[in-house]
Amino acid sequence: MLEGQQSQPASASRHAANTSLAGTRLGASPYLSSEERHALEGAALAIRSIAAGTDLMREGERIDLFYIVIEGWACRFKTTRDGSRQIVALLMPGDVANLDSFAFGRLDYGVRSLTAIKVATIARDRLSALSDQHAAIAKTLAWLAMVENATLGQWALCLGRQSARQRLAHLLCEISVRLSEDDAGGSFELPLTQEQVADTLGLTSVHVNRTIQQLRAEGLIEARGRTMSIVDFEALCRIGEFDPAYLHADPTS
Amino acid sequence: MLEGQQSQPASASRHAANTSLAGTRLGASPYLSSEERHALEGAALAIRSIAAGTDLMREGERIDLFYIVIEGWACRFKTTRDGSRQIVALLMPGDVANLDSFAFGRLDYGVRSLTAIKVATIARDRLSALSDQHAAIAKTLAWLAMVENATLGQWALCLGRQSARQRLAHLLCEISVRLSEDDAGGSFELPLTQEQVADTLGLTSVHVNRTIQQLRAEGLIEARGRTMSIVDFEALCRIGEFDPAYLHADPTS
DNA sequence: CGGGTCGTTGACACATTTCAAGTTTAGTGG
DNA sequence: CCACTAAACTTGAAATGTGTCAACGACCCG
Repeated sequence: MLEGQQSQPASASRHAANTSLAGTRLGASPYLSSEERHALEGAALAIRSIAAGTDLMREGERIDLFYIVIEGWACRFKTTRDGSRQIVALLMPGDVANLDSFAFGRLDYGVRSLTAIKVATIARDRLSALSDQHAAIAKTLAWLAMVENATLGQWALCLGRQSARQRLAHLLCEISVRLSEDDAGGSFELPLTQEQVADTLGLTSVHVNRTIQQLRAEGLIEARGRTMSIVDFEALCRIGEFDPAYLHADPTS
Repeated sequence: MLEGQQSQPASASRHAANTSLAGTRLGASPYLSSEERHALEGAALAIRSIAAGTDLMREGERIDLFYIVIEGWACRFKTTRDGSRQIVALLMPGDVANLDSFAFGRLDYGVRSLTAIKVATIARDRLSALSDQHAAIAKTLAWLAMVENATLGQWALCLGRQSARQRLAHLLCEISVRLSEDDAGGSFELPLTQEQVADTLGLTSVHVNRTIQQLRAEGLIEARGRTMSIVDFEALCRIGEFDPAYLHADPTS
């Protein structure tokens, strides 16, 4: 299981592999010339491995590095005074954990690894400088922020106006699509506990459990251990009113 | 009442006043030199007046203008198949209605005026070209997107994890602060119907009504007609767990 | 004066939460 | 490899916040 792995010592070489941003959203920007892509690569620092369940950043903290998830899952979350948690973003390979550190000094969310992860980092001032020199890099950051916005807007619709069943169906569809750009609907490792799913959907873990079982009973999904199989992707989409357009996965839309 | 006003003929001069972006978020960017600010001003087209309750843009539409609210209120919203609506942003003077038209061809939300409004517009390709020439303009767009993101994240927390009472308190605090940067807590015109408040908070208009009355009975607010008075701002903040930091109203944070 | 939108109220239904107990699973150390 | 432990999942019963339905009143505008 992914959770079991321990973090490797945070040694690693001073210079990251040239290709560390290859599979990344940053690297996938439609705005970048190869020169600019290269400049970004050059700014990336050593890749670090981090154990599951580690707090990478805490709400209110000042952060001077961008973290880019290379492997594994993490999440952004916010908490209320009474301690309940709302996950506001699932960070999967390619995602930037704290994009808005570009604009803000303090984080208004925490970031935690959900599995063991590997992250690349870029110094804040380094990226800031690069975005001054290359408009395309600044445009890329704007684009990334807007993609996040679109996703968050969709989540707001789910949270505000959909039933538990719909939200769960929607989340499973989203994850499935984000994991496998082309052929959604297969089976995949879902490294979220039911409580974390609940924190994503604004529900209780108890209710998530019941809702999962409902979908399971209807033959729409199969869940054994950490493995989630989507049996009837079409039906799930219909239930969750899922339309992948909002993910803006295709940089050329 | 604001709603009553009819839209002036969409005449207006070809060239907007030089200062059309002055009170605007775009104009308030911390990144812009006066030259760049000037370039943006030059790109702004005539200011148009639009009646209350007008759909400016529809979900899925392609838009080649940015709309910037100069006066009045509008909202971004998404709808579910069964017709229920979730407002995902309240657009007040200074806000850009469709920022992500910068990155995406199709809108995944609609925009509707809530009162009679005045908007400035900027051609999409014009802004795109400007952001190619001036990294600071691209940075400004990134910054704007990140501010929207922060707000939406806070809304997600409210929608997912707070009670009706908390959400309402939070919304009133947010509006109060956004309207009067410095001295929040006075009284202001709230041009939202209870149904629109409900669509913002992910509730029913009936329940919003009851919740308002509850706050009213506790002496925290007074609401007569369209006028909303916040009697005990401190208490409202405490109830709604409102901390204005997430609004990032101060460009220098 | 009349019609429509918006606000208000009551009774009731129901989705989701809460609380509390099991059971299973996964990870740890002997 | 097994025993032990903690975390995760499961289940039931009861409480409750919010939704639904339906009616009525107030106000505004034409």
